[in-house]
Amino acid sequence: MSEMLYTIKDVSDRTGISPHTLRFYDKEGLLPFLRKSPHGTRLFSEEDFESLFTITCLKKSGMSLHKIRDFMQLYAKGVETLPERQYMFEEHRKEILARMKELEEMLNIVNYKCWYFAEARLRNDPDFYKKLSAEEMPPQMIEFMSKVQNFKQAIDSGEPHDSV
Amino acid sequence: MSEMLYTIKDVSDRTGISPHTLRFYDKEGLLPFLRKSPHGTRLFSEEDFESLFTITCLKKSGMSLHKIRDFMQLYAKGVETLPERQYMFEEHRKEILARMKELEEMLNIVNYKCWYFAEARLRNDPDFYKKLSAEEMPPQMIEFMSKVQNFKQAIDSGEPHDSV
DNA sequence: CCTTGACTTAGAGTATTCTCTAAGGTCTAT
DNA sequence: ATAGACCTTAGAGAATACTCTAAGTCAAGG
Repeated sequence: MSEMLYTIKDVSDRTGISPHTLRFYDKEGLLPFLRKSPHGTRLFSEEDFESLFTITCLKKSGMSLHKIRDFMQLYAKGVETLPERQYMFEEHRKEILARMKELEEMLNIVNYKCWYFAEARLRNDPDFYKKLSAEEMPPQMIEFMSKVQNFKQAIDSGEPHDSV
Repeated sequence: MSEMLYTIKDVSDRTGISPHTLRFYDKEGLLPFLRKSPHGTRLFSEEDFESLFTITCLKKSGMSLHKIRDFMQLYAKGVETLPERQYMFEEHRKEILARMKELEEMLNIVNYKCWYFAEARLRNDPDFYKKLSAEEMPPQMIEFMSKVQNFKQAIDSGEPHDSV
């Protein structure tokens, strides 16, 4: 059985990555594994799909094309770059976890805001929250307010200006 | 007690948002609540910090400045836009949840890759995975391989080209 | 044979989110 | 009054990740 090779169009149809983008990735050095036909046509092998899959995963998880290129270049160099590649992935893993934590925090804020909008509509009063006693405030509101305080007092050594 | 007002520099020092960026946000319509002094100096009130906090949260959670502007414009219009603002936040909440789910999936892939690199170094063989029997493969590897298959066969009606 | 369509290259254009520069006005302290 | 720090505006430049255009090559189908 001869090796099956795919054209840029085949790959585009299968992966949903446009031929334009594939050529762009190639130009940027993200596809060092790529072979070319005698007249320069890009040829993708069965194995290359795994690399393309890895590229889309790294991208979706927030890695820049620049870093992805660095990784793919190491990959192309072979086994002796395994330690570097491992390090890159360990670091990237930490970044994903940090991003997930940040998103979770932001979700809390947005959840509070959703509650606020529902409540404000119910009462037909956007300022209702200012009139709540400490006992009436739900915990997420207290949390939100304390976060606003933190945000506002990052550096609190200077006196605010009086006036107008 | 007269109202306390803050200059762009004060706000920058407290929030870490550069004066440049604050002016840029103003120019783009993200700060419709802003007042100006007789000679045009931007003046921020105590309350405006909450709006700035909301802006940074929306940004960190992936909302575009364009959408944030739309939201702030609605906010400036007052109580009658509460339903629209509520809708925007409900939708944004869904987007955050979708993004979190995607990140979690990507984390699984990256976790698998971390395992792969550790194992490949241990065995000093980047191709060890090809030699594993079905029983020897950890579940995350089987999952990874099935995802690569899905990725590659998005549209599997066309025959691959033979050759070279 | 000629059209169609996929491929090639180099390079320009787009959207987003800043980031900086230039040119100039105003305020405060010495 | 003059320096220095702050403010204003308009607009250029940068990084990222495409996205498209132009100009041209090549091979297969009618």
